[in-house]
Amino acid sequence: MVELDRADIALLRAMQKNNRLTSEELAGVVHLSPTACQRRLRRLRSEGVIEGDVSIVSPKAVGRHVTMIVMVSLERERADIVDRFKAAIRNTREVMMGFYVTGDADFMLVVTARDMEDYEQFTRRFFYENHDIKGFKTMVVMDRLKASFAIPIEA
Amino acid sequence: MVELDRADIALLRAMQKNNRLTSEELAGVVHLSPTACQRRLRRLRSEGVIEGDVSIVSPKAVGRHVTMIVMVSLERERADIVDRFKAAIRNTREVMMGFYVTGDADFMLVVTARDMEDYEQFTRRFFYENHDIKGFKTMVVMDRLKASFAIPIEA
DNA sequence: AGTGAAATTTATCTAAC
DNA sequence: GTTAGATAAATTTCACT
Repeated sequence: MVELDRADIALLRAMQKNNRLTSEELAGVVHLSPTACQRRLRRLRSEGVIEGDVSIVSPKAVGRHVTMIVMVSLERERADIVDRFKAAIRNTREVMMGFYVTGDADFMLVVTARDMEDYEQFTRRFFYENHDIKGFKTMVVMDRLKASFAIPIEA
Repeated sequence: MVELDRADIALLRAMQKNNRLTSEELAGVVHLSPTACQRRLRRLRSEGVIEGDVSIVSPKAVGRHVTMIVMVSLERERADIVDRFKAAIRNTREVMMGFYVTGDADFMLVVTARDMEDYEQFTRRFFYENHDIKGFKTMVVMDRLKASFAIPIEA
């Protein structure tokens, strides 16, 4: 774990909300010079504290009108089966997020689809044709309250 | 829904991966001039197709070593109770994501914590002291496979 | 070490077409 | 939609604490 001082934390907090701020704007927030802000950001990126910088696209605006939470159980929790399913997740664009978990299910997926029919087709392709899968349970997302990757950062 | 042509889609795809590309780099990707790329991005932002631009911070790098998926059931699914819980989600930094869902549970949360003890304390504060909550089920995340907001964007 | 100021390089914005 | 010039920002250099 990397050492982070107050300025780093202030920078990360700001950049998690909006990474298009100029270094001058950032300087105002963290009370350092623009140059210092840029240097710190470069360091944070090279050290992997900042993993990436992305635009957040509205699913609805690009025609993905439904989002599902899917809990998936595998037939057996054998390493090769788990790895195969992980690969399937990575290669499937409809799966926006995938978590390998302990507990009632083996995987939690967030899946987007154009509509319900589209989701139906997806389940046929992705679940029913996969013999490693014991079962899955779908929950329809009615409201996305937080879908940011904002992580609480403390001093 | 906004009309998007091939260039818009190419722009969105690129910006979902990396929004720090210069307009010249983008121009190379979408085969337009840098100015055209900037104009399109400005439009996509003003129309809300691009909801925001953020840095992705590594949870581990900032000391959040554990991630949990929590399925929450409310005592009653009454509008005011649901709204109150939505507000609680929004105001709670540990909750990285929150979805209001249909099905077995009422909410699905992604929660980060420094460690298990920290998560314990969180559950006490957030769940046990809240009388609107019937129950919750925690799944420990062993592997984050996809935790991006990359949405499949099609022509 | 890490900081800040000024000069340089680079990118973005504002036209004009 | 493009190209070119003006504006603004990021980067580098360097002196300082």
